[in-house]
Amino acid sequence: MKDLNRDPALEQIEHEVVMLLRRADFKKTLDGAENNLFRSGYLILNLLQQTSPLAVRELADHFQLDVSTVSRQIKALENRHLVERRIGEHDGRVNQIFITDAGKRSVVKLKKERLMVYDSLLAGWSEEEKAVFADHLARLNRKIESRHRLH
Amino acid sequence: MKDLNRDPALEQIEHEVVMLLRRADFKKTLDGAENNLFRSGYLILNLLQQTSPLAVRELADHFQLDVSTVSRQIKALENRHLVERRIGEHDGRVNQIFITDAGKRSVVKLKKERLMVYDSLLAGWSEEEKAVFADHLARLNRKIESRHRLH
DNA sequence: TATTTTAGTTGTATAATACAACTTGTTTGC
DNA sequence: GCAAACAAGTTGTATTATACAACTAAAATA
Repeated sequence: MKDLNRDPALEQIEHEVVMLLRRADFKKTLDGAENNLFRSGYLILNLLQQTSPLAVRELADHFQLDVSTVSRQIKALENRHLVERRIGEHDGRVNQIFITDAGKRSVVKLKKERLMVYDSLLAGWSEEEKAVFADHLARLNRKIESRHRLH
Repeated sequence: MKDLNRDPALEQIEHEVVMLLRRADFKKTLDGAENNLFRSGYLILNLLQQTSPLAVRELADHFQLDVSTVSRQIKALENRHLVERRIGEHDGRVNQIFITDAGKRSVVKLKKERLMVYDSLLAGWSEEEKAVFADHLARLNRKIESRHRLH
């Protein structure tokens, strides 16, 4: 086996990723100042804006989350009238989740805010650099997702 | 103002970062399978391994966390005998936090495990790509940190 | 039809975090 | 030199995100 302690880039990636992850809990910095939608809700609405309706199960599969987690997140969005649910016509167990107009407006607004934050965080980066970074992040995420899929 | 919706790289970065952040709560994938040390404890021990002792306040400043947060994290590490605290000699308010030998062994072991995870996640990446990615992550993190510093 | 499978909810637990209230020391200012 | 102000930490409380287990209800299957 290769000596992992002799790969400074790898070490730095490990360190920087864990530091970045820590920011996840740090709402004010990365989630936008005045938003009233959190990470989970944002991601769900974002997906529902593209494809709606989706069942709770489908959302959970898409994000590789436990159904119970998504169930609660949907409940929170529903309480705020950002999504609606209807019982599946052909299957009474299924809850079809629809994004509401208010939900669409919310997600558009929040996305705009978030893009402004990122634009300012990445001020000074060339388009080339941003494209490369986006690609690297995507590669890492897809790999993490594929690992997760194998339990 | 530039039209942010016309910058696909920026949009992708925004999306991939939020997706990656979500993994933060997903311990099994990124924190290593059999570890018994979580993100917060790992980062603290890692720092203490380099410079020890540090006061609770100093740790909080370093990580830009609330002192109460660090106080609890230290308590957890102390319960597991990975750190020790001594009252400051010149200032009875200060708690000097020392990493123990067990703490050092733990962090070395966990770091090795984590590097193996990252090595496998980044299998197929060239050294050049890893170096560029590390640099990009570091730039983003430093920028996030500097924003945070301005409250 | 009886059994099994599937969709979703609810109970419980954990990790990480912030803010506010509090205690205990240390400085400072008169 | 003492009272007031300040600083370091801890503890109480709340929030977000999550998983796993136990449960209910509906559908599929045998």
